[in-house]
Amino acid sequence: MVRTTTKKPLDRDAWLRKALDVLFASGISQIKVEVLARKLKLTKGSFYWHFKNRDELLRSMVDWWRDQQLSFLAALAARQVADPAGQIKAVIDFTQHTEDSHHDVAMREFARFNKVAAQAVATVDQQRVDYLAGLFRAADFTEQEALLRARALYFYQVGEYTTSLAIDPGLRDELAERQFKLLICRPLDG
Amino acid sequence: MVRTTTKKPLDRDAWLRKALDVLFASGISQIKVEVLARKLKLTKGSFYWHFKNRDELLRSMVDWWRDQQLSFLAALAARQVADPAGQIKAVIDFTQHTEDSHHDVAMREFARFNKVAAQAVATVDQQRVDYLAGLFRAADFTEQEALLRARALYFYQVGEYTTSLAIDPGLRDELAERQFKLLICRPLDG
DNA sequence: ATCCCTCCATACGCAGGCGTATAGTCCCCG
DNA sequence: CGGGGACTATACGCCTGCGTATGGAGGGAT
Repeated sequence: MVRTTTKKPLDRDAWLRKALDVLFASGISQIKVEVLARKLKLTKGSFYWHFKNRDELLRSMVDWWRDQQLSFLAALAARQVADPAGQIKAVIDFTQHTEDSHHDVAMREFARFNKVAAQAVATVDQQRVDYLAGLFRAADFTEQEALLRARALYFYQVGEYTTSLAIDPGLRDELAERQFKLLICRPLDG
Repeated sequence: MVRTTTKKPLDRDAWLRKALDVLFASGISQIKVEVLARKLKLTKGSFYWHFKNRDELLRSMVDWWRDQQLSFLAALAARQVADPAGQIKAVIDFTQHTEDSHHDVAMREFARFNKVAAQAVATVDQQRVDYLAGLFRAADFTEQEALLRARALYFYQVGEYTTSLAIDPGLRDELAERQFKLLICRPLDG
């Protein structure tokens, strides 16, 4: 064997996972070495053995999130598109009932003053919209109309978790349904 | 006269304005007494004479922003609605070419872990959507369709400054135009 | 058994941030 | 001109956070 492999990153990952937990739950301002150490019942000595400094942890967090998002999207995009409209509907239903929008919020906050995080968020945003635009193109919309609808759909999802608009869950689902109809409708004029 | 009035808040406002500048430019994490003092070429002694503590400053900042947003919206809503579609278009054009979306981003970040700020953002969000929904109702949409379109429009704007999607300015304007057409189009079915 | 490598604890220095205490300056009012 | 209130500077104590230095503890290999 060339290397013993897969023993070293074991507890480094514990730090990384805990850091991501804290990021998603409490924001980037709570990513502090001492705080994480307390939560892990360890001390800084451990941290600075696994990581060069705090910034290396931040970069690792960004890498993890980006990779996970991109592989998820790659899996989606790899599937053959048989029923574009149905697939769009499926995306709406999926994001409507998932709760990892917290991750997005935290990453966007993180990205505001961190170039590495900003780059990752930009990449993920772009890929997501590209994927959605592909679905609308497959539904026979022109390039520009597909892009508009992809952005409209994506922005609607982003807006729902970014803003603080209280709404009845039933009404929310109803609006999602109507929004779908609006997005697949053909413009009345050319 | 019951009070001498309007001399005391003079330099208190200097602190407040500078704090808002820093908030909008550098985020809530940079709102630190010493930092502001340096920028104002003053010392903490001044700050703690005008404010009880840092939290009182934060509350004042929230109050200022909420009041300013609500009075702006009140002025808008007070105008008579003659041409709903035109007014919707005007809103799109306005927000498309204004640059105080930075304020919103900063306030949303602020609001994430501050109840006072969260309440203010929630109120402003609600009022904005209410206003937009009113325009769509005036354009003869049903209550629910008006709400959907108001949210879609608002979320589109929020999404544009929340996400990191690079786009050519010309294309961006073009899409705004097409989005307007999409939002005022009637659903094909009932 | 011993040596070494991995991993962690402890202790330290340094910086910056909050809030307080206290003394000083300026200016208006009498 | 003298006093007092409004405002500011200085100095301090305390805490928290980053990063380093150093001394272990434990386990596998020879």
